[in-house]
Amino acid sequence: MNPTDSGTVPEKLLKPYDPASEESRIYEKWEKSGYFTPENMIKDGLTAPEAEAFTIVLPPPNVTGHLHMGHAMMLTVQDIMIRYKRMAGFRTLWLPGTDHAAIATQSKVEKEIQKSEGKSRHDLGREELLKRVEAFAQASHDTIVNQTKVMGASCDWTREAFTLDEVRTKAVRTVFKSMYEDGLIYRGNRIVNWDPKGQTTISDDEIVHESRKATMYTFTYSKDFPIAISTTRPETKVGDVAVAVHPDDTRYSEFVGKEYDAVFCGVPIHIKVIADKEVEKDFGTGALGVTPAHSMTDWEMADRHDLPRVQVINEYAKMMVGGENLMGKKVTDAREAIVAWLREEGLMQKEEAIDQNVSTAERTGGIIEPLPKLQWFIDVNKPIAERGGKTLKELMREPVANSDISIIPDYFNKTYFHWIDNLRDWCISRQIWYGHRIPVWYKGEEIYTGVEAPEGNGWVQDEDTLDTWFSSGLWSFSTLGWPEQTEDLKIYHPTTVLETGPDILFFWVARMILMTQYALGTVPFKTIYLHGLVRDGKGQKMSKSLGNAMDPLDIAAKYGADAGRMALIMGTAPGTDSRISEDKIKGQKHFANKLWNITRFILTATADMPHDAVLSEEDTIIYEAWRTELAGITADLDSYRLHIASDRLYQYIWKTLADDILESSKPLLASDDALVKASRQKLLTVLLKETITALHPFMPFVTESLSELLGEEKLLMVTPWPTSR
RNA sequence: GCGCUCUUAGCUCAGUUGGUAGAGCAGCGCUUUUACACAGCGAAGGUCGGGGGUUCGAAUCCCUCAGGGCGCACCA
Repeated sequence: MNPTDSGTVPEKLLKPYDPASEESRIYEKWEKSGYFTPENMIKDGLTAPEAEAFTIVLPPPNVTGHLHMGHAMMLTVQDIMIRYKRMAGFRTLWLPGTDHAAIATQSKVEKEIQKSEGKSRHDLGREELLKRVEAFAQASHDTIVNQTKVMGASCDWTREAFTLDEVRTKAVRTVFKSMYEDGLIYRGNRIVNWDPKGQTTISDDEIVHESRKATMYTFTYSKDFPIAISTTRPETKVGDVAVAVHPDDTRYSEFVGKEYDAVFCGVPIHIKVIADKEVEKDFGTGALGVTPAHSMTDWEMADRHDLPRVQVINEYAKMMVGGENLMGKKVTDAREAIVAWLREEGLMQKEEAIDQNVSTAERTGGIIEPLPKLQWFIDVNKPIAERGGKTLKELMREPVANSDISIIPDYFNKTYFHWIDNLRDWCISRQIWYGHRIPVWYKGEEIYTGVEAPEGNGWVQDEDTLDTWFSSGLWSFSTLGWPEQTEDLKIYHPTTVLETGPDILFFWVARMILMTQYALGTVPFKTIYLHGLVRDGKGQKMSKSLGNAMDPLDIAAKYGADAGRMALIMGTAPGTDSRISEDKIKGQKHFANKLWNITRFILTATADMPHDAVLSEEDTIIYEAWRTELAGITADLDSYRLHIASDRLYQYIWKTLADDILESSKPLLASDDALVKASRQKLLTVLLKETITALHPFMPFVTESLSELLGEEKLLMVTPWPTSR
């Protein structure tokens, strides 16, 4: 036997595997089949009509550019789950879409316009800016969809959704109206996180704490004032209304309740000494200057002690009180002016360098200025009658606590609870233009909220837009057509798995639980699978600025999407960060080639296999060993241990099948005993077929190509999973 | 400060419920009349971060120490 010149082997197989020439053709074939749509599977008898649903709604990538390796990880994990379940007979839906990502997208476009045209959003105006942002979003969307297809993702494109399209807008407005009527959404003048750079409020979760060097100043307001206070922000002290000490602090107890007038750097202030248990005796002087308008803690303290709230800093982080030395100055300049004044007056007692955490805005990097503003909030502590008197906080906590939702890996439960327990009301209004406009209209004293604009003249819609996570929070059900009671909603909701990164556990996952529990009274999904961060070969975070970012498109072009997928998934446990290097991907390209050569060998060796070939006793043992391994792999897949399942397949195919079975087959195939030879031919044929079938969810392209070369007419993608026969 | 997590072969990491350790890559030796050099065969390499405990038995469970990573946080 000389396999290389056998006429039975397709030309293509005689050369090394070339993913570039196969992958796009294969994807088109899948897409054309229509089988990404579960209803088509049922129509053609490939899925039973009564089959259990398996649903994943794709975490919608932001339309801010293109996909990176983190997205590639997400797509790989989900596609493996989806392809496996589709083959295993489930009514499998993977619903794709994109996110308008309000603030991220707008600030990106604003930056580009500023750079290329030197214009701000206010120069362009709301309408023109929105036009530009929408054009950018469309282009991004197209790039993203293309990249997703290159990765092999078997999404049902007929159901594609966008967080800002018509159906989703209706869902957003419906939920808003309902929450407003339930008193869960309220408009209030409260202290918020103001980003002076982005000129908008942001939520607590959009704050990033940065460690900086700062100076802690210790001083008194005036010569007559009896208590010294410490602060890193002397400029806010012109807005002080009280000094708070701990109730048990005997050093100051004689002053509690007394009130003082002072002129602080030219600004008259009135200070009341109060006792509050939030004050730490051991910090600084043990006395805290209370600035209700510019500190979250102090705002709450003002609630407790009925203190006035004097705003002294405006939206541009500039002073709004004082004489020439302060009025209109930036806060940093005002700080210097006040420090100078304190020294001059001999009021300064101590200046020491400290490390301090500064709150900055995640998107713009602006230093957060806490300000009192009239904004929209979601009340997380108000009992909801229709939900058994439970609060949103409770509705978010319960399903995870009682395992209606399980998180993989499960130690994230603790992180989740920790976040919920510290949760405050969610500020949902933003002063940006791109996004869902708040569905509230005003006319004089009248206020209207609804899905459609009110009838009649004189109504003016709220200028603000909603936090982008408000619409993302509805994603599990808005994508299925809610608020209409659609068939899709009945069949596919609650969805089965939510697969995403732990970085958006609070931003998004928790909000989805909140919104779904509120609007539908169910969980949005049963399992949360969290993947880790994809780092480069040296363990650094991939980023454009570091120049170490990999483009999934480049990887696919160079090594094949299959190789990229396997490299991402093999050995990467859920929740843990992974490192990916070109070497690792190259290794998987070699694996694809290995499959190619295994197939060449087997095709050639079995060309003259008799139709009535049966497995000998010895070969049955080998086959049963594979079936045992396959059962283990199937169990791993069912428990979402994809990293183990892929590793086992890799090992079985390369070590057991190629190195052991193929090698030991060579003498048997040359045997004079026709039964021995036929048995071995049968064994090889069956093992090849079943291993590439089992590998298909992981490496869909090369396995589908090989299936073609084996003469299969049916798509491997819709071939039943080998254990289900 | 509170919480979570990690520390396993030179490097990167697996290791489902406790049963005395595995892979990939790198490296070493050999192999080029071979399905595949994008390969094969072989050898080598770890007291599973330190210490203590529970157990017949611990990489795995508990305590503690050391060092990384992450999350949360109103230390003014």
